[in-house]
Amino acid sequence: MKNLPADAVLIAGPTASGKSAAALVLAEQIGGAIVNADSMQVYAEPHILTARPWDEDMSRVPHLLYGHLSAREPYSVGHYQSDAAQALEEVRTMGRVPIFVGGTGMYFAVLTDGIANIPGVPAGIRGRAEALRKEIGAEAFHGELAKRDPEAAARLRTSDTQRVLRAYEVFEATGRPLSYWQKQMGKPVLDEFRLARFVITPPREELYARIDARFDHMVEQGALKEAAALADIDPVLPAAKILGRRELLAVSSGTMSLDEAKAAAKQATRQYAKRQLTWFRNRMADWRWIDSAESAAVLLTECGVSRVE
RNA sequence: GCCCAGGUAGCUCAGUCGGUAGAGCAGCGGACUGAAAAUCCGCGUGUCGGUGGUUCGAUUCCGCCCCUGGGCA
Repeated sequence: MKNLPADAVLIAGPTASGKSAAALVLAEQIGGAIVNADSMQVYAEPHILTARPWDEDMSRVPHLLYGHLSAREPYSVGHYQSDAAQALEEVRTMGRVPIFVGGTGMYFAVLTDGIANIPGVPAGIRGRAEALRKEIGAEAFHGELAKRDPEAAARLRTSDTQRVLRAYEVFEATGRPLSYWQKQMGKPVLDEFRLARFVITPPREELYARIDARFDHMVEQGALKEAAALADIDPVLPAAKILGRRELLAVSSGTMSLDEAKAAAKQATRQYAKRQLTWFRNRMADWRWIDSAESAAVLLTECGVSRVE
């Protein structure tokens, strides 16, 4: 650990790339603690569907921010920022090396680049904004945003529902345009850290095969039941977007056959992996890219572990 | 064996009153500042089943053949 060339390790990778397993090997060798950087693995109830590590692996090395909150709670990058900062403190206290592992590009951005410091938006505001948008239409709603925050409006397409809504909300809640807030960048969570940064992925074709196989396995493990347990959560919650949940619920309600649901869920997951790779390729171009097949080995050498016990 | 309907992009199909063709989905590329496993943007050359014929020119018309689905025997 003394010769470790970094204060923290970052391991990004698309879903089903095998990054967690590789990270575990590294953590054991360098006395690390694994910190989650995945937006869905923070939830407790879904376990199979999010491919969250099981106790067997979690007990080998400290794991933080995994399943630490309910899927019925709202969560966002902002929460992640403070959670990650706190987790970092804990890892320091343990005297271990923090190893951030995950597939959420924006969470890594918070770690390495920071995020604007924007006051929280009170609960009711989004609902009202959505209602208004529905009532007057996307075009007019975008016009409303333009009146308040011309800069954001110029940058956002009318069709980009989520961002237009967000910009509108922020103005309503704070009285200042989102574009104003976004100029006040906060400090990165890992400011001043010496980082060892990796992107782990197999070749595309293999990745897709892994995704397909893994979903079949999820179903065998009881993913249907897990989806059913999350059937009634508020559709606006992030956890409602867990891949495969909607498809498997359709099986329970009889609107889809299991085969159809599996095919649809696999496809959605492959599309997600593609989006992840687009982010990584363009925002993490200078990270060390490793093929999954040799990920553990390369991780170890890069982190100064010359001999594996 | 006969009759009918089809064979057009990876899939489902549209279309060309003869001047070599276009949608959706898939796929690929890109964006990405508090829902990010989200949200949004861009990209469509394919022996128009095969082969002869008519024609200046055929995927489009005609003949024959092959394949698929349905019907009749």
